[in-house]
Amino acid sequence: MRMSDMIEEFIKELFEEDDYIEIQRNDLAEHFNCVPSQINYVISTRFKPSQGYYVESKRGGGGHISIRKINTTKSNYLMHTISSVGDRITSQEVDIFLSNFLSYGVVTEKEAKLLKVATSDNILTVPQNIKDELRAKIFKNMLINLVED
Amino acid sequence: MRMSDMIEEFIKELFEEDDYIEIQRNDLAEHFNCVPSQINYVISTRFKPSQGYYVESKRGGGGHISIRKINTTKSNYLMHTISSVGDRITSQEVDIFLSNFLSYGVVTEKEAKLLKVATSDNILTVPQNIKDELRAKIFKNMLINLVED
DNA sequence: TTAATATAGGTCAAAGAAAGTCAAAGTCAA
DNA sequence: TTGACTTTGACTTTCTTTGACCTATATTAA
Repeated sequence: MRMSDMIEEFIKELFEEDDYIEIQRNDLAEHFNCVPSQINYVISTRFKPSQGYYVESKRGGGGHISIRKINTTKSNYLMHTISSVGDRITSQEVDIFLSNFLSYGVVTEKEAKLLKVATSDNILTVPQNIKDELRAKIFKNMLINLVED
Repeated sequence: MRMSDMIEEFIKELFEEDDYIEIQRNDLAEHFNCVPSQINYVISTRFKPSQGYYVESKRGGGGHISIRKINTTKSNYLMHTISSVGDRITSQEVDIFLSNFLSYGVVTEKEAKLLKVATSDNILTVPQNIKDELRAKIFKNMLINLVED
């Protein structure tokens, strides 16, 4: 197993206690018997904002690196979408949402497929006037279930 | 016997333990005394998705190639379900299917949730007489999309 | 109250470690 | 003897590790 992976794992274990942790770069490096900048490498590749972490640090005596686990942007993104969808939505609009979801990595390919199928025009064999309404309901409720806690 | 066939056989033996394996390209090449790219050849010709395998890899230090064997019985199970569902299905029947799916591990928790929500009674706000019909359509079509190729 | 020193952490690029690509050359059966 | 499949190797891309040098903050001596 890679050094980086072990360090990553170690840090992630710290989050089991709390979603805010503080580490000492040099101590950690010593603990893993690596150069201090290795820690920076791990943090910059594994604890990016896009991965739901917010990092700060302080130099000098008593310095440290603090990492906060952000209430995953993924959930926020989905929640935001849910509240932005009104009472009705067209199949085309769903497609746009889905392609955004995929490019932001908030859903998997499979989940996107499921969302698409369950809201697709030719599956929803109901009168035109209620189709978009039904679609909105299904879509939003499915999204709610994709939001992680 | 061809080199490629021997390598293929070797890899397939690894799957007797588990349906997820990780190999080191260079090590394997050395073991078979061939060039590393030979391994790529074997993987790309013998472990294609269409043959039921899913391949990922990572470069750099500690890099590796991982192969997951897709459980075809899983697909069969889903296909069987799809064809056994008639033109209409109740919410209760869906629940039974879902709990079976989960206990056989053919869908993930998340997927099961999506299936349930998309076919749930209070989301499908359409007249009773077409509700079960619509549900069957949605359900079957979603399942089709869970079948892996 | 400065100035010097000690204590942290940050940056960046080079070296190292794997894996990927692609096309040329080889093999072999129809 | 041609066409499909295999083998080989030079070159590329990606990810990780390491170390030299830089910057910020705290503490202590003058």
